[in-house]
Amino acid sequence: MLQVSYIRDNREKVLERLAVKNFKQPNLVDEIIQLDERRRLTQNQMDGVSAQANAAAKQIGELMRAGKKEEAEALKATTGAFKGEVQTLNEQLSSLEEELNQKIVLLPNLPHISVPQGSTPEENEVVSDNGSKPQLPANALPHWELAAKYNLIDFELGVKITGAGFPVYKGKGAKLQRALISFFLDEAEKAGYSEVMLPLLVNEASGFGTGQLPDKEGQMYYIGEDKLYLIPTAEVPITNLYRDVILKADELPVRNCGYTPCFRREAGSYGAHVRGLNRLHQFDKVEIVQVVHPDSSYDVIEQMSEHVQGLLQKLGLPYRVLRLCGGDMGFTAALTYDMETWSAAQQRWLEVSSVSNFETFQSNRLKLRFRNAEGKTQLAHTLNGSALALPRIVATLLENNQTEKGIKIPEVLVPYTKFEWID
RNA sequence: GGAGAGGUGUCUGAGUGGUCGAAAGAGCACGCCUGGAAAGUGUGUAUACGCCAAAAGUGUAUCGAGGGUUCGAAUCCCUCCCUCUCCGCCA
Repeated sequence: MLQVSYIRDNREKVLERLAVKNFKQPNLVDEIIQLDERRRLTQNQMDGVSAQANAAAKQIGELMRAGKKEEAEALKATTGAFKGEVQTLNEQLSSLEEELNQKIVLLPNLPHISVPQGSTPEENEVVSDNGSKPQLPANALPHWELAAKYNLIDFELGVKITGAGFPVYKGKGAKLQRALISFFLDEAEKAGYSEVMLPLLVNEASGFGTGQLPDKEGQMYYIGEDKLYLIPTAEVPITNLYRDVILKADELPVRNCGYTPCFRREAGSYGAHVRGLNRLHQFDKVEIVQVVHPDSSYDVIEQMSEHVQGLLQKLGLPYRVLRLCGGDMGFTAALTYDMETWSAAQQRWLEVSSVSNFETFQSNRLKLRFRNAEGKTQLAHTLNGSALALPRIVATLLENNQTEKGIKIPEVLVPYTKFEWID
């Protein structure tokens, strides 16, 4: 959520930046500015009347104590008008605030200056392209066939007990999941992130805090009876740990990592691109989150990007880094890097991580502040990234490492899997 | 799920209709004291939104949340949320 005061003071810049995101309703900005003006005017009036009413009430109290009953009664008679006036103004103020709030949550975050203009994934900027694409033999199999061949993942069983998009991992397939989770958590810990284990269901306030609500409720599973949402990512519970918090300056940066399953309804996509592990309703992910001083967030996003790249390098997976263009970026982000691994058997790139700087967009909703050098409260910057999401890592790992004698496990994982081959 | 008790500032905790944004203590910050520290001592110590060019200042709101009664609510009433104790259930 953008700050009203910022919009008020930077109308032109806001419009210019929104255009990079291809925002469709630029007139919303002026509506917000006007609503804000009316809001301030109304509050000013109401405060004035309240001040008079308070002064009168105080005086009545003093008269009562002094025993001057008649004078008190006489004053009482004059205060009736205030009450009605305050009530009217208060109703106006509430409805203005509500209207303002409804509109301001429709504005996406402003993209950083480095974000390229564009509206489709093809217009994302390739920042780096590391690792050579492996040449697989002509009879190389896609991961869903490898998963079946080596009895690692049973998609049909998942359909039976739950539905499509809920795979069952078996044997070495299950162990590989566990190994990757432990490996990612250990690496995050080494990089200074402290681990948290979190609820998988969150309330509405948390969904609002990180920006999933009110916009994207259709993408989350919802338990209506208890008004709880299944988390689409650990970003939601981790970042919301700091909702309504004022941090001391020396508590920054906050670094947390956490493993959780993630649940996404992802309605309405079918075909080869969602085959196998490519797109699931439930998947596992290790997430890294930072809360930082606004001056450092763009350095920190580079660090986080490097951390994620380090994981891919250690796993020996070819990958590239994209800087998302305005149109392909999420609603809440100011800058996003996507990391994609090359799936040799499918001959396409698979997104395995997304690292974003949200600047104050989330912290404004979360009321996540810190006390700055002047001792004043200031919104912190939040960032997060997947480090990493498992399914597509597993997909590329299986595909790229297939050999005639089986699938070779990357060396860094062997201490975790305790086997070197899937065969 | 049933019965009872309770939710006050960073914390403990007073406060049952007016002088209460809120006693007192602790903590924290700064100063004095000290060779240095402790002790002692003094001062300060919530957030948001307005007004003001801004600082200073000042107005309003906030004592779990939302409504109500009243000239006036932390205090009385209603609804909801949460915590604790006991019972029930249970990995």
